[in-house]
Amino acid sequence: MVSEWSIGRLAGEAGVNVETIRYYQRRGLLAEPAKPASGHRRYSPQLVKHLRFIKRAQALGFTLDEIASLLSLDEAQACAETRDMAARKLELIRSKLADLTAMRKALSTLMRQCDSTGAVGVCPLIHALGTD
Amino acid sequence: MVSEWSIGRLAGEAGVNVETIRYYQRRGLLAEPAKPASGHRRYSPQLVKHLRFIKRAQALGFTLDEIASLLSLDEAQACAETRDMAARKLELIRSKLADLTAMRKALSTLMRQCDSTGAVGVCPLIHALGTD
DNA sequence: CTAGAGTCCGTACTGCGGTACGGAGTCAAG
DNA sequence: CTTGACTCCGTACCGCAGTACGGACTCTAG
Repeated sequence: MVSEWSIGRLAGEAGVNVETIRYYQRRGLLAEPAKPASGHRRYSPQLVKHLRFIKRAQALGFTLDEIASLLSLDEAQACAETRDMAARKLELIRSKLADLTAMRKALSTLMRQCDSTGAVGVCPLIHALGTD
Repeated sequence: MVSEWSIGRLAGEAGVNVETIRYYQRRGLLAEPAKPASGHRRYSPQLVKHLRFIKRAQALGFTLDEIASLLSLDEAQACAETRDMAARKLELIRSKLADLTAMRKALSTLMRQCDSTGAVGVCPLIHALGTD
């Protein structure tokens, strides 16, 4: 009922593992509250937002290192640089999309070859991978 | 000048690292030629094709374990099962494409918000990640 | 014949993002 | 006041696909 949570509570509310929180602290993504002489640390409910921020940024394709930068850019109020990071990430996503699209095309072409030949013995799909 | 190559030559011709070949042998993706009593193994130039097969399959998104299956399906002449594997992989690729597309959309929306506000202080991009 | 390049082999390390483990200490409900 | 759950902390391990390392050996060109 206190306004400060245990690490387990925070983890539960944020939907992450306790170990993940400790890991983020080690990585410098999350401040570690001072430890009360002898006892357990208490966490502000605010930190749930912080954790969700991390999770959303991850969902957008940022690595934890990048998210750490993002967070420090936020503190430094450096919007332009943040935008640059986002732009670079967007380019990366676009290029991954291109790669995957090529993969999809190649694979579905191979499968169509597979379907069109009533192949006995030699699989056209395997064959196509083996020659070229 | 012999028709059998050293591991280094094979690696060079196939464009992979010597260590990669040894790694594939350990993984069972590549047969290891018998070792001549005391001396260095010799490799058939044919194996270049084998390595290229592996590399092409990787480029299509197959893991090394899956490629091992692919290879054994080839030997077993099991075209239908190969086609099934390809179909499953294709589905996976499609779903990754959907994820990436969503990421691209979300990120470019955020960037547009960033551009439209002459933001001073609070970065709309960071802000959008932090709330919601 | 000899120097230097290449091979052999086992093991350890890389990056990424965590998860698991184990022993000791601490907190809270009954 | 006890007991069981939780926390603390360091370290080890996961998957994936390799790469790196190091000592001993062997091959080959000059």
